[in-house]
Amino acid sequence: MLKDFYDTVEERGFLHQATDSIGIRKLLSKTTSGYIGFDCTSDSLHVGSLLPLMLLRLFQKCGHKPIILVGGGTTLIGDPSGKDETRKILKKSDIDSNKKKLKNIFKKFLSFDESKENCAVVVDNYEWLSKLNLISFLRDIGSKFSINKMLSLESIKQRLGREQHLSFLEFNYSLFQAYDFLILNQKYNCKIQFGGSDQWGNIVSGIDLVKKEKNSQVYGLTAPLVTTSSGKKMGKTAEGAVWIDESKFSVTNFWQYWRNTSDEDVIKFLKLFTEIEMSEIKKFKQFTGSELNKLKVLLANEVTTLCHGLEKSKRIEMESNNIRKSDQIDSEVINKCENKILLKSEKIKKGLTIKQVLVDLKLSQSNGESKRLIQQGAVKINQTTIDNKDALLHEEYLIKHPAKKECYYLIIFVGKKKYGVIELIP
RNA sequence: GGAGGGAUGGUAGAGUGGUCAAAUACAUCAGACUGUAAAUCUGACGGCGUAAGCCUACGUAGGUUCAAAUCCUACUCCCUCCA
Repeated sequence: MLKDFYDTVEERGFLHQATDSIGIRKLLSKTTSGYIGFDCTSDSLHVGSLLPLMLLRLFQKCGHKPIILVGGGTTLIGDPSGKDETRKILKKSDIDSNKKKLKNIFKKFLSFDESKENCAVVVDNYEWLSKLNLISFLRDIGSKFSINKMLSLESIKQRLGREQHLSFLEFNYSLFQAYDFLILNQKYNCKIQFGGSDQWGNIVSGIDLVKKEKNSQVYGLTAPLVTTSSGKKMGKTAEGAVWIDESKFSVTNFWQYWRNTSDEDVIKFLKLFTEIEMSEIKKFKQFTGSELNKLKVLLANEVTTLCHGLEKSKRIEMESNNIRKSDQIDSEVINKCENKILLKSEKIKKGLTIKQVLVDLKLSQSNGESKRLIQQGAVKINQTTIDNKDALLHEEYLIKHPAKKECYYLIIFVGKKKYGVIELIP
């Protein structure tokens, strides 16, 4: 029943480094358990964290038991890996509330059904890290670590090499992460740790520690740091991170984010972020030119469905087709458009400028920006381009709603991708 | 603890008394071309205002001056070297 996890990982592009591929294959031939750590510096995850989640999901689907370690304890310290600057240290109360919210996201990706043997578990390293006693920790664990070796860790080396500040606190991070692995190994018989490629050093430290302490062999596997073809980290837009949490990043924009994937990335992303069979994906390689758009829609649909559900995904796909192509907009689109304001007709009669409406619909940040957009010909109402920056919103723009009687609306566009709906209330 | 260096717009980084809403680059946004891609070209890129103009902004707080990102004082934070 167990599908081969390792092969799939390799084939789909999740593999960056593994400590011992033969050993891991052997380990995975039976049900086992593995973990990934997430810090809780934020109350949501962004698209960058999607990769480890997909990896764990796959792990569970292959019959293994996934453990999510939230870094309630380590977040109090801050991991220096992959960062140039010291991380902010958070308050305990913030960490706790973040932790709760994160759990809700994990539920979308993993099964927590306790009747099954391989149900996912979430553990918090605060549980054991907070109880540590410095002297005994240093004696038991600290003695197993070599400063010489730690100094050669890439994460540390970089910071030192660039003559950047590295506090003793942060320096200890890898000890804690190693200790986590040890504890998880003891408590859950956890045998393998996953992580991003920047976690390699920490993972290896953990493996060493488990070996020294318990004389048992555990493994590590890292996933590549996914960048877009333009070389940026996944999941960042100019406005900030692409969050999975709906309240921080609208589903429409989420869908659009994937829809706008560049040509070179589509196949890669389909492999990593969807569960479309590899046999299918292989066929996609023949797609060229504008055909690739079909794949981008597929990608957007799949990822959005996974993160936000089928219903929303479908709705947004329809919305985007509909709005782009026809004058006759489907009533569903108008009803469910996320970016909509309701207006009374008196308000329009009083004279409402279009630039103000753009701000109200969050299509623009300020009046000044609205003016610029209009001057550059970016603003359209229904099908008409607005060319006067001081133009008022006329009643003539209103279109009769196709389904609802006595209901009028208009759609206002900024550029090709952003839009909002105004609906008249009688 | 001592000595020195630094903090400028989303980032990097010029500017060292008025011509500075602050060069330049990158990022961003829009337009053209296209396929809601990439590349390229064009334009915009603090807020308010139809505009003239006004307001807010160069770490924080004061001061000097007709005038301060620029000079002075104190403070905060960061970095380097020495201990």
